[in-house]
Amino acid sequence: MSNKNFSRKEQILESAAMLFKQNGYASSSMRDLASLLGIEAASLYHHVKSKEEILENICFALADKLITSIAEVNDIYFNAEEKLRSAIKNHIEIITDNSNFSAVFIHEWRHLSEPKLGEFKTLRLAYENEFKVIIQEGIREDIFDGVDEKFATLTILSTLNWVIEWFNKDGEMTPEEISTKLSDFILGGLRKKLVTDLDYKP
Amino acid sequence: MSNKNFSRKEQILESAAMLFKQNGYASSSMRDLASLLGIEAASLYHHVKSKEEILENICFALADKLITSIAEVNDIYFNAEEKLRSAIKNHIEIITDNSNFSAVFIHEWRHLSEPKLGEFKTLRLAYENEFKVIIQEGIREDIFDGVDEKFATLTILSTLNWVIEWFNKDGEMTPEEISTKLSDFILGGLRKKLVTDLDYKP
DNA sequence: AATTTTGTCTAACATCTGTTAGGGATATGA
DNA sequence: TCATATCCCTAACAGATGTTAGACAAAATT
Repeated sequence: MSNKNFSRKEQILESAAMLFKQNGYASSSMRDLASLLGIEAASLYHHVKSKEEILENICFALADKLITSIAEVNDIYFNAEEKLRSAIKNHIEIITDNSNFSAVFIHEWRHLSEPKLGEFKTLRLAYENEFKVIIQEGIREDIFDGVDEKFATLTILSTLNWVIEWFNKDGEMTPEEISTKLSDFILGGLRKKLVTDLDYKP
Repeated sequence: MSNKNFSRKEQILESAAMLFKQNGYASSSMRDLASLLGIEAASLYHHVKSKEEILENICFALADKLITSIAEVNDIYFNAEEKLRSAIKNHIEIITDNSNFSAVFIHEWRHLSEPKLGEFKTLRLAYENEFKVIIQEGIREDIFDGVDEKFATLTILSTLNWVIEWFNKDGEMTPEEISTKLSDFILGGLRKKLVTDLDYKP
């Protein structure tokens, strides 16, 4: 596979992600995608094996990025709060940096069929687990409340993933600002805190 | 429209919601829906005008329930924290009680076409606004942190809506328990609190 | 008993779907 | 210069899609 071919495939994946984000996977036809690229539908099959292969490539590309990123966070030693803040920051960075891919990763994965569907779920579970480990560590270090770990993990991730619903590269907030706000919210909650709070950082 | 007709239509909507939740609106065919009801696809058109009318009915039914519910909360006087807890409780009650309809309401509304799409967005915005008013009240009463109101509102709603992703009527947690956990999490955050916290309730 | 209404059926339509076959042009490498 | 690989094309397929027309039986109403 030559360089040119590879970059053409990347173009296809990027256009597909944009299309799938906007209309959903099932409502996006290969003809729609082709016309977005200025070619005929049949020509797509020179670069991809099937429509589903496109979905697979998008979903797994993002899964890989997220898993690589959180493995790094967990490797470096920080206390749990710092780890959580890093994990949140990385997550937000990745999904805002790849907003089309992420939207597909988050919403369209269920259109995968077996065996890829199973593999995908495994990867996603692995990622969630790395997050859960951080929460558990925080509880062990006694800096997090003894909340239901699984519940907390999934609540946090759903909050993070919601960002792609409204994020706009030209919008008011930078990914960095979003991460900080979300971290503060997740750690501190809505209720007003006294300055005597344990570890309270404004 | 007779009683029997009406109840048949309700059956159709309920089956459709189940189907749309499982496969998505675009991937669910009228023939799929019909066979779920034990009839032929053409027979559906005696009860509904089109496939999209089904989607409309589902989306707007849930929008109405939510809006009615939060209007009641805002009418009765409570302090902001109580109001927020009530709003959260009602929201969770409604979406767990109508889990198929809610899933469609949350995920499939974008397949509506104009003008219904616009009307739907208006209703949803109205609901979000009622939530925002509660947050603003809490800030005015100085019991909530002076967070970005819009940001906080949408973060909270995304957290609540995520519940339909995993909620199961026969599962471990009751809607009541879910509401409490979520309220605590949203208000108090993850970080451990000292008992000297303002208004801290365990 | 006669008539209308209701709910379903079969048959068919036009259009859209993912995908394949095979051909032709351009660029690459020997 | 010749052979090969790359990229796109047209044409077509088989099946699925939402929807309509019209017929028929059962039920409700008169």
